[in-house]
Amino acid sequence: MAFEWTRRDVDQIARSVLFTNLDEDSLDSILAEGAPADYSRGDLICRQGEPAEFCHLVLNGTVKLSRNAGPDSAAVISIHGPTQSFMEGDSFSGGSYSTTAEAITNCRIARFDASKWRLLIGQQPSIALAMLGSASVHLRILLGQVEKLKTMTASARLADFILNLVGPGAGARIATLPYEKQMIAAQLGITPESFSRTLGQLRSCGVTVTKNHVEVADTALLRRIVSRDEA
Amino acid sequence: MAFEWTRRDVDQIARSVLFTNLDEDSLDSILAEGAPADYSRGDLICRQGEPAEFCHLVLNGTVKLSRNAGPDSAAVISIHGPTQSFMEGDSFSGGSYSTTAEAITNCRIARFDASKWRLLIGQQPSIALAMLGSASVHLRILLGQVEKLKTMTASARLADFILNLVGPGAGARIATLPYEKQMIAAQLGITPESFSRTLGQLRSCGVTVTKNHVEVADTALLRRIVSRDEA
DNA sequence: CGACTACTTGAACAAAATCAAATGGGGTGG
DNA sequence: CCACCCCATTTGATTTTGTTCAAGTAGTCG
Repeated sequence: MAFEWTRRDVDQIARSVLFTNLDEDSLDSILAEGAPADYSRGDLICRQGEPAEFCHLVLNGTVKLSRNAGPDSAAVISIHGPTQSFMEGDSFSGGSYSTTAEAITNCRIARFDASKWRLLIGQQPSIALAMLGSASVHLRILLGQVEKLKTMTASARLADFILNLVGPGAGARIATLPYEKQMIAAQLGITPESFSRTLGQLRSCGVTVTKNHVEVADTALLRRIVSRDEA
Repeated sequence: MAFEWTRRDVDQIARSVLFTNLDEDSLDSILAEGAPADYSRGDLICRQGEPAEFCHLVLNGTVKLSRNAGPDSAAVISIHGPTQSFMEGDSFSGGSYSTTAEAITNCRIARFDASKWRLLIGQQPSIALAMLGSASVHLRILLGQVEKLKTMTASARLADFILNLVGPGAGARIATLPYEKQMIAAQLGITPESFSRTLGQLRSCGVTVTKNHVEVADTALLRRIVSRDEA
């Protein structure tokens, strides 16, 4: 094959939901049919509406999936980091991409040719099962999004986001914002302005943000915001 | 088998995304492992968090999938009619139901035991592929929901809903609201009060609603609302 | 240094939720 | 058959929430 996988690439691929629990042979066939690709921040990896020729997996960096609602507006659907795959569904069904993928940091992506990919699925049932698992994960992510958009206010969604950032622990915690604030705002479905103001409100609940460094005085306070929804 | 499928049942099942394009043998095995069940309006078919013991398919009537955000609030995730399956993903992955299903009209449901169902998937790759197709459909539905929730106002979402109701045709059209208005409101992510008021606004755009009968004077007007978003 | 971009802040506005009170069937029991 | 109750829907007044437009700050990269 023309491309070389690094040891690290293979590790990431093997660790993904899509390819974990896959026997050696299947993994090898997949590696043989794929190739790594590097993108710079801002590059479009693929566009909504184009024929879905590839299934993708993030090896490194961060990718934003968004959807063009109208000529001017776009909705961020999800944001993916290392070991996460995207467009598997689209590439499997053989239609066109249902979202646009953009590199929001420099990143390295594994690409798998859709037609060869489909052949593998047909031949090796374990791959189909892996895809089902992956689809299930994506389904749950979107399920959570819909739920949050329909029931939580902007402040609650932001508090929820921060809680996920700092992890499951209790008490005081710190974390780092994984990407630009406007991107987080878009992900939460609010404007950058609202985001900024809402962060201000959260200051009174023990949340301090300087640059992209987050300090939470007490996770319990944030959890109250998420559920009961107050300033 | 203890249960009898009616001719109509089998038709509906064969017409579903989940079971279409399935060879005779696979379909027979599935029919042998499933059973019909009848529910009255308001019955809970299964609850979020319970072990996912069944995969379901609507034969008749309408089912609401919702998610318990908090102790008091619930978000309607999607609403399913005849030939649509639900909980396939949950029952496949063997975890617990990720949503609660409620009959919002009297309805007849085909239930398939999850464990037997999983065996079939392993044995017959075509079933796995069918499930992938089905997962893909659900994914796209949720994708659309997220997009709409993030970019469209309540009036735009309602206009969009009505447009979907009356179908793709142009000019003047009529339709019937498929279920109670509060349910539609919940599906669109707005309160019943807002729903009522928003319908009022749409009156000025040629939308007349009496009881559950909808008349649209000109679909083009509605389409304008959806995209450009005005009163 | 200067342009560019990300972020913040302010004020006015618009959208939608909330609280509260009608209205209006549809069915049930008398 | 009628009175009554329950529930869905509507309407009104008010408040909350979030957007928009506009301006300003700060950091970054050429």
